Amino acid sequence: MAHPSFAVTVDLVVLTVRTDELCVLLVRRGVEPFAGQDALPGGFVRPDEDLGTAAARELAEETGLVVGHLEQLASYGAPDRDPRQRVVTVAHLALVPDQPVPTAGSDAAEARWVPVHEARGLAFDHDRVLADGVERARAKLEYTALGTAFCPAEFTVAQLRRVYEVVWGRALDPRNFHRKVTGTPDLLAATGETTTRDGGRPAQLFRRGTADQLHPPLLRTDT
Amino acid sequence: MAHPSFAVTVDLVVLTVRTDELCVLLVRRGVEPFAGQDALPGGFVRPDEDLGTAAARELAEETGLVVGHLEQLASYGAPDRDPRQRVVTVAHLALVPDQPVPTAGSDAAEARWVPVHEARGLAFDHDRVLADGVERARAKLEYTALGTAFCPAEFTVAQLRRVYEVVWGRALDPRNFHRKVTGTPDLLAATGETTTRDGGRPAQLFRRGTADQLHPPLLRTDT
DNA sequence: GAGGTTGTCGTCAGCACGACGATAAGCAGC
DNA sequence: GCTGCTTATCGTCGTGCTGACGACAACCTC
Repeated sequence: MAHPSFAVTVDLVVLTVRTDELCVLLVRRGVEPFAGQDALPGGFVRPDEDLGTAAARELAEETGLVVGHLEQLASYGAPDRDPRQRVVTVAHLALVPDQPVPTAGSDAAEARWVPVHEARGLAFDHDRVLADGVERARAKLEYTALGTAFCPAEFTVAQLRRVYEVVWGRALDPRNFHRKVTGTPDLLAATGETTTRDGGRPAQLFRRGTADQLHPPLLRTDT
Repeated sequence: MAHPSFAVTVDLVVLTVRTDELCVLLVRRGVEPFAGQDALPGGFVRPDEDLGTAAARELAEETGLVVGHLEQLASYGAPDRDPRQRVVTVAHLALVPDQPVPTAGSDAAEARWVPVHEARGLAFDHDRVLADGVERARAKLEYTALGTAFCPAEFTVAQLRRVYEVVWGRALDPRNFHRKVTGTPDLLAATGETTTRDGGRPAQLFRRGTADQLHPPLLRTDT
């Protein structure tokens, strides 16, 4: 039985929080189609690798970033999404701590961080993929401990709070947030160290704890 | 540029609640590989159709069921998941009200309802796909109004409650559940009609409302 | 030391929830 | 009709989490 033949790619929505903005990693396309336009990083799945493996490989090859969290997002396969041939892409969502994009060894055009609200007019259906990824990230922060994926190995409660504020675009009360995250068992692990960053009282440093679910969730009210 | 060629299929996790059990729709495979074993319904994506379109088409062709809700679940593409060739499947999750499987016109072997806890040893990686689908359904019922997707067009609060009890495997207090669902704006729309089913006081009949999110969610405590 | 900035602890009212009592409205049996 | 049973619906009460906000602690600069 002969079945239609597809090309399968993985595309990556790589998000981070830097300079008080939610940013996505984009690459400039050098070849047709959509040459000169921005696109999400990605590439073809190899004949002998799994989808998740391909996503991790592309992330390492194209960006070299330290990754905080990687999960499958969704698949997109509209018949005309690639003018060359029938392509189904399996989009993945990666949350990474703030870090500069390594310039060396990238096999694509230079990658760079772009605030998500400025990332419009992407190649293929990547506008839609990006929107879905951002939406997924916003939703998951409500009921999981994934905010820590945006933070470095050691971080303060204020850094974690700023992540939530940036992702949700909403100010949070520092005292209530502190009570919530420190009150959830195994969410954070104190290191005993403290940090002074800009003038205030030194803050405790934490690592990620073993808990990955938040019960009850954060941000339940609309206002 | 020549890229590896994949076959792309859609597989369907079709769930319903019947006889106080969460059931999944399975078909008996008639051809190799895995001939004689049970599998999720599904089929190849056609050259000119979208993934969601393919899922809806397969659902209609293979089962003819009335569908309450259909969404993409996840994609699976382990290199050895199909011994014949490289196949990537885009699994979809369908929630449908309780109804018998139409026997006529099915182009696959006869489909039937099987309680999910009895559905083991499926073909391909369908054990995993089914587990992911059930998990997704359980999670989504917490914070969306998707429980109504398991109910017929008109239903009582008790029917909806039984859906939640079966999916979660946990008894719910009828009075608190009633307060919750009737207190959420636009979740249910009263028809004004009542039904007598088995001896008790007649219950009000409702239709699905316009709200699809539950804020705050149900079932927040662990016990 | 004064003033500013940031981190952390406490208090309090409001609201949603779980537990559960009470009433309403049908049916079966006598 | 009345009793008993079943199911639906309304109310009440205590508890726990939340948002708003006051207070204090511990660093900085001047």
